Amino acid sequence: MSSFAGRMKEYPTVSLDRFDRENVHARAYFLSHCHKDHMKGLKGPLLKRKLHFSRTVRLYCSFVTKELLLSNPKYAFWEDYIVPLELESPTQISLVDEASGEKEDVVVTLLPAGHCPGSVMFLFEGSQGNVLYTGDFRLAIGDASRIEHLHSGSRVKDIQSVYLDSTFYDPRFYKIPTREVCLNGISELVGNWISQSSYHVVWLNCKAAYGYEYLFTNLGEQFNTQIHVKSLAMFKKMPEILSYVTTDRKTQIHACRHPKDEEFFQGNRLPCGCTAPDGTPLRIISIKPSTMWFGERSKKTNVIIKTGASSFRACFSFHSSYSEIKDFLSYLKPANVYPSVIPIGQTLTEVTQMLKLMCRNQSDQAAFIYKPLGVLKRTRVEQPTYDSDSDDSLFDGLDLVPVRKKMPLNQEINNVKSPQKTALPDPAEESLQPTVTESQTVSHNYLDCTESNDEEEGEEEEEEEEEEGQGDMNVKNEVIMEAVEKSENKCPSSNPPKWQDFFTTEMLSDSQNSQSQSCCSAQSTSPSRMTGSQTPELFSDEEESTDINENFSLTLSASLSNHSSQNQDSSLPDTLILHPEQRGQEKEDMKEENDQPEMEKELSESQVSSDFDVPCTPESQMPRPDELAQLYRKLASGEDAVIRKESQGSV
DNA sequence: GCGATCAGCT
DNA sequence: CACAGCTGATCGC
Repeated sequence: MSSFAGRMKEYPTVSLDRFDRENVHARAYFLSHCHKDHMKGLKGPLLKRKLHFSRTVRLYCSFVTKELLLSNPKYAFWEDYIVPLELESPTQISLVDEASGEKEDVVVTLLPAGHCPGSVMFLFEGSQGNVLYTGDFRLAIGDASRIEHLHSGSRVKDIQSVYLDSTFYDPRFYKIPTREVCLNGISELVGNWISQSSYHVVWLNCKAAYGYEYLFTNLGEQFNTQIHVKSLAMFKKMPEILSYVTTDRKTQIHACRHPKDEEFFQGNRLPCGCTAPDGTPLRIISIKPSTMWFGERSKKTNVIIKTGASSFRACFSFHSSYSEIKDFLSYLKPANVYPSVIPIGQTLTEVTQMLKLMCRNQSDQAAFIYKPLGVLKRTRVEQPTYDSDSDDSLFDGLDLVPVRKKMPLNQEINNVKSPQKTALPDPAEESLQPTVTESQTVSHNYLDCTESNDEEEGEEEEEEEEEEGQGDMNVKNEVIMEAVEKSENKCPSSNPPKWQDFFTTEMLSDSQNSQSQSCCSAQSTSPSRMTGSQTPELFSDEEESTDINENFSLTLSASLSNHSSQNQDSSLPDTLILHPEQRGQEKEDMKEENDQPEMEKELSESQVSSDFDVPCTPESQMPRPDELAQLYRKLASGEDAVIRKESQGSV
């Protein structure tokens, strides 16, 4: 949870993500995203009165955040005072002291943060230097280099301070599987469950927060269904989310809530009370998205863990891991960094000291030297990407429409001047090449949703539960095993980048480490997979060569992560661990298909990512060693080594 | 009665 | 998995 007090040293007359105490005196407010811990004081009566008498104080946020905020009546009074800003559009804002008339101008740019729908980072540029407030973020390794507005020309901007989401800035959280890997794992589990019969349903035990929407949209897309949720109100102006959620309980995927939902689930009931029409008990599994992390020397990428007869935890993170934060900061090399979260057991000083190691050092302060590699990465031609404005035709027949076109949210924004449109190329010059992949289609209209009431089914089922559970799991294991076997080359979805617009992550991926990108990067799993562990000798690789059946039996992870509970989990007798990405046999297969067996030797540090084999960027080709050498020569000599793509009619 | 804060829970 | 946010108890205004 953020402990940021709301104000930045450089621009103390604005308040961000805090609206109580001293912040009531701010000249302007900024809301990075619509999570309650960033909205403290936002419905305060003091603030309400202040707004009423103010002519200049406004709340700045993204369009999506505005919608989410105003969908809660408690914040409805903000309606006349919110100024939604477009992403990546530098906007000048006058900070006026209404008492004295004193004025200061800053230029603010909203940058996609990948944390939840509408989440942004704020880049401030003004007389006190460039300052980046990250809010909460999940950016993949390499993403910073793809954010246009963190660059000036082809160089990284001189950032005075970064106010950083340090939630996972702790070496224990060294790696968190990428969004794409996690999604694939969940997809496999869901798909193989609900395809068994119409009585097999999944309950996504999501906490009540924005941030799971991309899970819903991807599962909805892949299985041609909708996800049952409690309310659609907040999404009423977001058609790309709206089309994948429903309040109709006749669906096999539920993300509904009930105050006693855990109890319900124990009694084999969904939180919404949905039952099958003929009285047949539903076969429910719960999948609880949870953050799973892996230490630096941990080898596994298990993204699904079985925690009970019908319960699973699935890896899911809203925040960047340690290594992602490290990558982000060491790329930007700010002069100062201020963590927003201090892990338990650490002090602000300790955390700041650690972070400072990634900031520029004293000699750099004097003359900040730009490294040849610290240049803005443009999209590579081999990377299918997403053009938010120009590629509608690509989606013809796929019912895929770029979000920007559909979103009424992005339309009117003229309240503020935009004096400083940067001369940088428009980020929308990228395009998405949708690939139609086979996806399971599961019909979903067989469930009866007459008001179930709790006593009907639950009680008498109790006795049977254990046996049933066992039987289910046998089936389940087989199914999942198949899933794992298939997982290598199978792409879960051919989605358009719907979710990431709501996540406001519009950066473009050119690395297999980048998962915050569109689902288009989930189209296929390239055979040019990375492998390799930094410390293979530390692990028993037995399980990698064992039959997959054994993989499902139990205890697989003996990681040396110093995070003990993770390993405890792994040793639970009924722990089931999926290995969607890594299995020795598959690696062998990969190598054969690939015909590029020794490629990992050529990889950069960030690519090697020893603990995690993440899917390669679709359609990408590993450069051959000679090509790579050529590339390095170019980079060393300062040449642009990136293959640029022709602009496709960007605006 | 309302808001702030905290413990407990998930 | 430690995120995010609910519920309920307590306290002060």
